[in-house]
Amino acid sequence: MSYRLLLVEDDNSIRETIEDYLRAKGGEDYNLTVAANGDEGRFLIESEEFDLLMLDIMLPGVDGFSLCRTARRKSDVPIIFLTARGREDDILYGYELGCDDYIVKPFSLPQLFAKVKALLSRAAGNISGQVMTCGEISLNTRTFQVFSGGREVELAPKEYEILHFLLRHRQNVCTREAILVALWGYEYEGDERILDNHMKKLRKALGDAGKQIKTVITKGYKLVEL
Amino acid sequence: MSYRLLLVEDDNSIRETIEDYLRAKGGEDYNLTVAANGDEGRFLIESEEFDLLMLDIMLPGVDGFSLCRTARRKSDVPIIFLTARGREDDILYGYELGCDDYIVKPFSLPQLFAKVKALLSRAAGNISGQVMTCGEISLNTRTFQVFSGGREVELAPKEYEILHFLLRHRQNVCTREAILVALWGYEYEGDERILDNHMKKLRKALGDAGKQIKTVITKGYKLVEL
DNA sequence: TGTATTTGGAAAATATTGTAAAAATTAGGC
DNA sequence: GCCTAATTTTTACAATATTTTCCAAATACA
Repeated sequence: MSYRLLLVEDDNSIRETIEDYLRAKGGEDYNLTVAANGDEGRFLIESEEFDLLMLDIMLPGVDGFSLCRTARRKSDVPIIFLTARGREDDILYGYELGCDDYIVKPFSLPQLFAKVKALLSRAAGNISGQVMTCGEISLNTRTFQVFSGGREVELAPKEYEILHFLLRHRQNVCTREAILVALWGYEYEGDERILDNHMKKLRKALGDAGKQIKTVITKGYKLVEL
Repeated sequence: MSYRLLLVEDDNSIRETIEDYLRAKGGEDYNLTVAANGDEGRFLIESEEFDLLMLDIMLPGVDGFSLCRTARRKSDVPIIFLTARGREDDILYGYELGCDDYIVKPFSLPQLFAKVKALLSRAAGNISGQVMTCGEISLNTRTFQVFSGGREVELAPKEYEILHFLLRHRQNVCTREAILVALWGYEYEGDERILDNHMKKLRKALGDAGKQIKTVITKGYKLVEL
């Protein structure tokens, strides 16, 4: 099975150079999908599963930072920014958004490739399989189906995203802040308690298995196997 | 529980700059050990456990590349090279040896710090020591679980924090004042005796293992193994 | 005996959950 | 396209539950 990589880059020559290099060096091990603009990129990120993203920042349409936020809403996929902007602020902002690495153009292809390999091996454990399970709850990231105690349940979009987040961090306590930042975005200003409400609905929708979501007072929530 | 980082760097000023920055920005969350030469570094890598290594390459004694090999022989610990050598070959060689990232001097401290945080969070699943133990009591800072005599116990937030503090200073006497300052803050104005009450509840919650919290009259409390 | 600590209980402060309705978004029909 | 109906998300507030604090009596210690 090969790694599925996504490259979002509007510069044709860079895109093709990377494509050629990966094909030459990586052969069948890497399956590269490319997008030439942000909108295409977002569509792909939302509809498919990748093992690593390489994102240009300045793009026609949606920019790379937004793509990163979109990706982080649904997964922990490794992300490398790939951009001409070498400004300190941009780089730090990228890390704030949860990127893994940052490479400034013009860059060396062998170095990019080395980073990609290092990150894939580091993330090996979390490569998103199709089905995530915890106790009685399971979630299929491809079909967006959720099963609780063997029965399929219908979740509202936000409920699905929250459950997905909890599954990605199962056993760990997720602070309200962490969930809000991941799902609502860094700059969300609204009521903190909004999450509690969604939790209630999620628990209710999950029925008996809702008990697997434990509240850790003053800390947040965590998903356990019971 | 804090992350244990190791920095091997022979340049005094760089070493101190990083130390100061981490202390200022990371506070108690990062526990930095430093070594000024390769031999010291190797001894530490072989004898202790770290959550992340920052290695200079050109060092008196054993060089950074060798340190990386030594570390990889026994673990998957995240490794960042930190060096003046920006040569392509060196960088690629570093990745060959299994490093995670490479930062060329002179570098920006915020960027280094951002990389450290990103890597630690990426490697979170594999981080070894999240558990603090003393006798029959153990505490997991990732899941916020506390076990006493093999059974999980539920602690109120203040109780958890007090136990966490005692574990961080196990075997040492913790004065009332030290605990109050650490957990309530300098400006706390309330009753001094409040701690006694929390101690009572903590001991009760821990059951038999509550006996491990010793009162040192007129001094404070300490956690022992019995 | 005087000082320090422990204990129990109740009030005060916080945090979480439940309910309901307003606002925003989406989907379908015309 | 535009409007309406249905669903989802957000907001606000009331009801519960939990935790923290305070106080005073009881106990232990030097």
